Amino acid sequence: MSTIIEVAKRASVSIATVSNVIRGTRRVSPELRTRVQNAIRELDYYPNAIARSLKVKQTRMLGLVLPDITNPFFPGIIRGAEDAAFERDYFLVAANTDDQIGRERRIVSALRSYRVDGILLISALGNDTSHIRQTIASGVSVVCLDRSIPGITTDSVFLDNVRGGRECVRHLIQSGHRKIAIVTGQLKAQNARERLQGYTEALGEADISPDKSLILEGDYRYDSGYRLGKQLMKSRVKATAVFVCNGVMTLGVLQAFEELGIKCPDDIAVATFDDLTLDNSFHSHLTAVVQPSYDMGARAAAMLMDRIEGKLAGDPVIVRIVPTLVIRDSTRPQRHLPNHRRVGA
Amino acid sequence: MSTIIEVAKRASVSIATVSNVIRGTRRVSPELRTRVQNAIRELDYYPNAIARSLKVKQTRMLGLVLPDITNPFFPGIIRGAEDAAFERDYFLVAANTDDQIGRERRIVSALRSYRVDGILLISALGNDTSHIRQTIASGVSVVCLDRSIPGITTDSVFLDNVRGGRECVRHLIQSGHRKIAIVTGQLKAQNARERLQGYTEALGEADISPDKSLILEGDYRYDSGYRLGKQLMKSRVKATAVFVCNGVMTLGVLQAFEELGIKCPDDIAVATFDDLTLDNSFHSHLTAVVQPSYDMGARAAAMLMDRIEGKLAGDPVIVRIVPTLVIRDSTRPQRHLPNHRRVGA
DNA sequence: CTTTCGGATTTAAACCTTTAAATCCGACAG
DNA sequence: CTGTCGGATTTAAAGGTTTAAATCCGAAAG
Repeated sequence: MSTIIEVAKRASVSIATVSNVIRGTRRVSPELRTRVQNAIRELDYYPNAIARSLKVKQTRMLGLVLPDITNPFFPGIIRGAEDAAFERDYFLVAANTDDQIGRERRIVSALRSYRVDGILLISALGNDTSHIRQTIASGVSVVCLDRSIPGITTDSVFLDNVRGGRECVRHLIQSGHRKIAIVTGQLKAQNARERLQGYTEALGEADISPDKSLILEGDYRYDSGYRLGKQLMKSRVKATAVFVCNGVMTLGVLQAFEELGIKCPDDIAVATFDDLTLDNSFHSHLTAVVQPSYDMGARAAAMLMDRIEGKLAGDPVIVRIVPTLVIRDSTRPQRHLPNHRRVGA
Repeated sequence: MSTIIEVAKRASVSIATVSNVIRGTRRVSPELRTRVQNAIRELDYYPNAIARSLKVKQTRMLGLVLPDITNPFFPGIIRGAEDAAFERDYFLVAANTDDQIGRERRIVSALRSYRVDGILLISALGNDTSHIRQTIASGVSVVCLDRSIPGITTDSVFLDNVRGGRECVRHLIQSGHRKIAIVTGQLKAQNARERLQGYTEALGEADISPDKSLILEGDYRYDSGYRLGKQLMKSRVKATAVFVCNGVMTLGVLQAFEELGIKCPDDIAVATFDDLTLDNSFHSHLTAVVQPSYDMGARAAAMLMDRIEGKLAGDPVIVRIVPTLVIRDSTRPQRHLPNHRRVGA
């Protein structure tokens, strides 16, 4: 792999001149310019970004730390972030934590060694946040995405979870439900607590007193949805609707229902967080609080790059994204419910 | 951000000694070792991987070039690759091409500048492969994954597509179908041609002469599935089964069927490539040729790292992964078919 | 007491750029 | 003809590591 020096030799100019034609830093006469360009082509020369980074102290790489790319909620986010980055000539270095704080530490420390210009962080849940605190303190820009980190204030892009939960449950109530169950994520995660809060608020507005046995704490994973779906149907208290706080758990719940021979929405209405939809079509029967994941990713990446480049200065900015409630068949009014009314989609 | 020099000063040792304790390159006396370790901790020092890479000429970064992370087939692959990489202390730099050769060129050239140690390539389809050829020629290890590149032989991990297609169509035939349609990917893609070949072979075995009007060329995207699904049902020739060559197109086909009021499997049997299943449960009714995507990713990454580290030398190795046919409800024998028999799952 | 040996430690060059500062050179003014 | 000016080009230092080679030092051998 050839170097700038070889290019310079072949073009009979100085290294500096080569650098100048590559980066356009200074004018160079047309003839030297073409000599250099020819040499570059002939040698199949690719500027060494490593050497450059060492000198200019920036890598144009962004770290992306996320729980698990295999969870269908994340690819959209990633894609949004990547497109935003690519457009501004940054690259993404991604790694999965599986929500294990230990892995997160290891990944973050590797990213710091790599000297990424900034980090996009969908944090693993956990109390030990010292590595993040230190990273920020050391001057690396960090933007939190989707999940907040207890005790840390930094640029962030979150969904308005309270609102999402509230609107969804309001809709269920308007459809005539009063026994509404909720399957939450781990309540140590703030977004899980917020969705629950939305649920509680909506019930409060309708003077429905919350029933402890209808609040089921899962962990955002398939298995917990499955387990809690079964549990729910075996409970004494009969729910007529269930609000599941993320997509994969909903799949679990639906599977449980199917095995029990329970039909949605006739036996029970189901609403979910996250859209399982591909191209807005399949699963088109599920009422969902839809998060604009692509936009969230793009927005967060843009913020990060702005911060890195100094286009954004001053106090941390926290952006709250508003979700959309998409009403579909799975909450279609059930005939046997008392005061149901039609709700426009 | 402190440097090895500051650490050395604080510990009153030479730079070399610091380097030696960090990397364990040479023995250093216990006392110096602890002095150095303390200094590192006190200064919150992270070795500069950039500087190191410059010197040692390796970055421990792997490029991952893929069409679109948003296509549910890919996250599994990526995760497999990433886990394999992480385990051996490599990181992944990923970028989406959207199957545009122009983007692919740009990405590959950026990766070459970054001096990634190797590239995992799920190539965009296109005739212009010069950038790949050059990259390989320049000594960068490249492993092709899932898709071959016309005219280029390099380490690769592919699915045995012919076999997948053949077994799937055999199964349809055994279930009593003779009018079997196929929805393929772009036939300029080799894997699409191979799947079609499997289809043709299976028909041949059963002395069924292929009917041109039952071969529908799509492009592996949702819309084409939807369009061809409609087209299929409006065609004069009535198919009793359809084999769709990838997951997202199947979703399109199913959507088309739903809109036309056509029931699967009673009106038409459906088999698909790729599993849309999340945790082996949802969509559990679709008969599918399942690709072990995680393993494919892991295998390819391992090969790449072996090649980089010289553990694998000599001619390019091509691995063919065997898919599994999972038989489910969507191809359950239809009562009105003549010679159907039960097929064990 | 002087050598010799070997392990621990240090020195210094190299990796490939960028960029401030120095140099060069031709044109123009005096 | 000399001096000045300004733009084009070159020189050389710096960036943070690794590592071969050099040095140091104490112990063992003579």
